[in-house]
Amino acid sequence: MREPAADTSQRLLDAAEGLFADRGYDGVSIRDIAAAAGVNVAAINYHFGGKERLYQVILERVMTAKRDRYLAALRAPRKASDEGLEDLLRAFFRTHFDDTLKSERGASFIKLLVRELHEGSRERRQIIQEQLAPLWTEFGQALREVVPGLDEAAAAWVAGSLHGQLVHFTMRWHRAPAPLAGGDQPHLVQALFPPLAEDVDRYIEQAVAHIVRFAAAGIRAVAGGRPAKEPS
Amino acid sequence: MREPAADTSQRLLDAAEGLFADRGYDGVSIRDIAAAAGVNVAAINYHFGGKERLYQVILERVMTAKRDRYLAALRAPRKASDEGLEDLLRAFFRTHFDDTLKSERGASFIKLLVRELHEGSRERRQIIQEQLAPLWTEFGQALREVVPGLDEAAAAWVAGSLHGQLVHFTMRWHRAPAPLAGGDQPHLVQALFPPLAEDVDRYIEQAVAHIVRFAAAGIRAVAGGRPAKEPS
DNA sequence: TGTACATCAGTGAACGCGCGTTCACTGATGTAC
DNA sequence: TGTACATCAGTGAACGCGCGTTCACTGATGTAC
Repeated sequence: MREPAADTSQRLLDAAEGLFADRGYDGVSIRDIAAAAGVNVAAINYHFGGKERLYQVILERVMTAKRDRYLAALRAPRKASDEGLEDLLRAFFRTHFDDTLKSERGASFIKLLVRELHEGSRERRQIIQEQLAPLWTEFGQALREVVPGLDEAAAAWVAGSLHGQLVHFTMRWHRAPAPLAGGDQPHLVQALFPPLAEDVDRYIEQAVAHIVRFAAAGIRAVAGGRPAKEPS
Repeated sequence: MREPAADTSQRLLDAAEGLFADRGYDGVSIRDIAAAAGVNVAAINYHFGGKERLYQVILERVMTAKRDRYLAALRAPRKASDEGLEDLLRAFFRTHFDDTLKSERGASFIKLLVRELHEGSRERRQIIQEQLAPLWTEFGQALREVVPGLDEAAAAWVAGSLHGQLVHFTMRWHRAPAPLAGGDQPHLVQALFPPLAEDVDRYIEQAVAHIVRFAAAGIRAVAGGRPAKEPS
């Protein structure tokens, strides 16, 4: 009955990634992981030196993969048009929403990611930001190519504005179809700012359409417009 | 040596609020709380029926206070001007940043709030949203008064865009001046999209200026502009 | 080619700790008659 | 006005559980001579 089976550490990584994505670091015990991987609890310490270390290895593995997907989308040639900005935004946003809403694994992982970004230890945030930084840097450059008046500082603020919106609209969808426990009153459960939903694809369409129009105008204003007046 | 002392449950609430704000729900044990309040551990169960219940009472208490502060700012008369939208945005954003960046307690609590919003139990999110909903509803109305072409659905999407940006720029400041542990390499610690900082007040000025300009243009585009073209 | 030993992946059981909760109790303050 | 009892705020110690980690061990696979 001895399986050939991928080696233990690989099985641990795969099993743990799914569990961590679904339930978060604290929501998963090493006994859960060991059981899911079909190995002994002690194997986690043997191969990775502890739960935290295993988690960080997974975090890094997932982040580099994510970064590569996004960079590929950024670098894909876009047809030249007089709406270069809109096209760039659309390509980027669509990649993000597809990645975080349509893929099962990606959907689970984005929640974990947002949490780590907001309140993870410095070590964990470091891992995430090392992957995110080049991604947003490259996006900022693409942005500046396509809207000439945008200086570097402004591009950084714009990146912040975009990131904030992406996170919000992603999490808004994830919050919406919460599994109804028995005896619940679904009409009481009101997600934040109900941009309505129907199915994922329509939601993504709406979100992308809104955010492209909103952000394109915002970016052009930040790039070219006169500074907003301060109150007297 | 018997103090007159506020009654136990009040002391528990006050002590627990600070601890929860600083370290989160899981980061605080009921022994910590009892010690900080100077009472017996069993008092938490006696007065509140458990740790979770105590937490929810605090969450509700803080949220209603927050909602009231924001509503007051929204309702404060703004001088009539041809920049009604900008004025409205500025008043709202400034209130938010003052509340979450300048006040010690508010600064701690916003982290906890963001976490609960993203991954709290349904019960906890319910508490938060019951306070946030009227706030954003009223903001949406004010918005629509000041920019006539904006329909209700668009206003909801705009609210999402604004909320996302507020959260991002708030958390970005909180992440920045992370306490340096001994032996750390500060230059490695790079916060997300470094809109630079200096002191809180300057950061707030910059953030408000950016987001007002960016959002005002975005809102006007969403309200009046032609729909963005879909890719062929 | 054979033997002795070292290394390595992996195991099963136990350890120790911190946690939220519970239990039996105390002393002070109502309340009924 | 006095007495018996009930209620209440609050306590100290113990309980039971789940957790991550550690320990002593096994069996298979190199490696040296």
